[in-house]
Amino acid sequence: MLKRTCTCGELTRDRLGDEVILNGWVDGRRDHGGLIFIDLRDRYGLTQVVFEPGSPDAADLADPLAAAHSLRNEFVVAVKGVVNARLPGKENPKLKTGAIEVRAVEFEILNASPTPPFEIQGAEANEELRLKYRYLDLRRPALQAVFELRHRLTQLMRNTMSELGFWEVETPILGRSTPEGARDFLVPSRVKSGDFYALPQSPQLYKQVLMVAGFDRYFQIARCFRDEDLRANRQPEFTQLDVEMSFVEHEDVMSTMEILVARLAKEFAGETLALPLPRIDYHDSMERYGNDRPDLRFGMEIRDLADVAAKTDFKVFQAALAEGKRVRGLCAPGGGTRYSRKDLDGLTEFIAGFGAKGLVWLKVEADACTGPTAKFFSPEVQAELRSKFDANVGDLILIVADESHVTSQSLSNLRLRLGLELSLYDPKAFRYCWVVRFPLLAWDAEEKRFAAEHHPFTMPLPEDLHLLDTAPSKVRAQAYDLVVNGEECGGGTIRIHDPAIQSKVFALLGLTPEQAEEKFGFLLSALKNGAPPHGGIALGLDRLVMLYAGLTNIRDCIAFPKTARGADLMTGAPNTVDPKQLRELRVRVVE
RNA sequence: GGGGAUGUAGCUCAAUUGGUUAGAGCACCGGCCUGUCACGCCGGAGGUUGCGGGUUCGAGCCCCGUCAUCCUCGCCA
Repeated sequence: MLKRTCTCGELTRDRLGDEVILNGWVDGRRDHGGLIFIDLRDRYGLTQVVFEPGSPDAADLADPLAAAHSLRNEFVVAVKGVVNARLPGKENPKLKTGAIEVRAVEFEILNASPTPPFEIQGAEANEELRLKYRYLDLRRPALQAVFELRHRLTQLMRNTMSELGFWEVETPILGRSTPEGARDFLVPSRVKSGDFYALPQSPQLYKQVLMVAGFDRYFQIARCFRDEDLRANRQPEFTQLDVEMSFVEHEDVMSTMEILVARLAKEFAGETLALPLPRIDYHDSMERYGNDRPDLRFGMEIRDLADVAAKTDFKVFQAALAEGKRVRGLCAPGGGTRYSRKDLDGLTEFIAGFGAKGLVWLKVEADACTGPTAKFFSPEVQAELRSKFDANVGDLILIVADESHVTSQSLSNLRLRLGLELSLYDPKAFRYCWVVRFPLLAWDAEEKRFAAEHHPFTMPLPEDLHLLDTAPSKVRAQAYDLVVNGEECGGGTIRIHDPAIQSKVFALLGLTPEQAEEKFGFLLSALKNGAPPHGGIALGLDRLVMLYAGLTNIRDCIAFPKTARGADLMTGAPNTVDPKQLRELRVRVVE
């Protein structure tokens, strides 16, 4: 074959007169009858090739037009030719190689291709088709740019961690199923039939063992598996930068990771971060933003309105307060003029999806607030409400009265929707923060016991240790989440290395010492054998790529992603297997 | 498991209240064209309206079921 001497993205006027060979895909053909242009594409760019009979360069090509005429989009070809300057005024400023063209001397079709099911050059294509023909989809320059970014981001992580003294260590993919957390993907053992491996939800326990082993600083670009339902930002297998450090407290982990985050911000957002990044208490985040992953690109914070509500004649508010529920709201700048009655009905319906039974709205107008319930608010109460939000004429005050978690859920989602609809932020901006001091435990009403908010080895805050015995639900953890633009991009904790504290936590989780031993025996044993104080974090690599690439969907930054039902449309996985395979594994499919 | 949206030509979409032979742009095929780069011009081919049933004189449109994709609640230590 004619092997390439250069790529389709590199030729400029510096190479005029050179004979070169290009390899690539036909990106387009412009057939003028007596003169044919072919755009040749590879990962590096696009180069125009000209087939012109009678040109002195084409002397060796018997019938250049017939040759070029037979080419179709996505054919793989090799072209030998001479680098020529384009005719004056015919340069294409949109291309890196737009000043030159290659006059074909010789060419070879390396592979033909049928008409693609969608246009590689076009922007639009049904995602189902794109996933089925992923090799064509991934040929598109926009997708290739994402994967170049992903590569650079991964390299920056590796290099930074290495530079900071971390060792990259691989941990098993076939591991042990452990309770708590997400549903495991299970792999049947053939040798020990009836038993199963589990794919790691994260390398959590292994990395703690590495700390006991004295590795001191560990990282891994780790694949993790969780058998839970998918979302726009969630895949059943995903990649984390997994990190663990010895002899540290939570501030050490955060400040170390901030070095990396600052480099990411510099490289991929062109921004110099002010360190340390803001820390927000979990409790504050829930109060002000209604969730534990605040989007700090805009304000419009949620306010508690219990005191104002108490002064209204509105029975819904009075009843809610009497029942110990909460009244909270937010003020959308310009929302009063922007939203019609019908839009507001839409917002009410929107929050109904989060369990809210109603939405009280008040448009702030020059002399008074208006709305169906405005009559319950005296002028004094209206004034108090306006001042609480620093509301201006044209704003929209939205209030929800309900159980605390319902007000949080509905208002946080309302806030995000309004922020987008009212263009309250620059979609290209990045805002980072740490959410800290999470509760250690969450009450599981169904199971009537506490469940670990993060995982069962999370260390309480020192000042809350005494509450383990008296008020476990009030104990806060040495846990921290990295949040970027309202997206949870990482989370970690300091681990318990004191057996006494660990026993107490297990007891709160409803685990007897025997059960704990059975489920986590290897880790407990390791922790007893000279475990250093340690802690770590994992960053969601896919999500970071998604954010920096400006994507709203995690599938677009994973080479071979799965659909919402966990299917790989290209390979057809998951699929049925040969009964012989099942027999070997002693696995039977139950109808 | 629940809720919502979508499914019409290879692709992206249209098709009035249920009413003639289901259209357009792009792509594709053929012809013409020596400076295009979203080439242009002329012509052509291309449809199980996701699938199955039903209502109706008549269904792309209405009803029931089903499948797939997307968003979402639950779930995701």
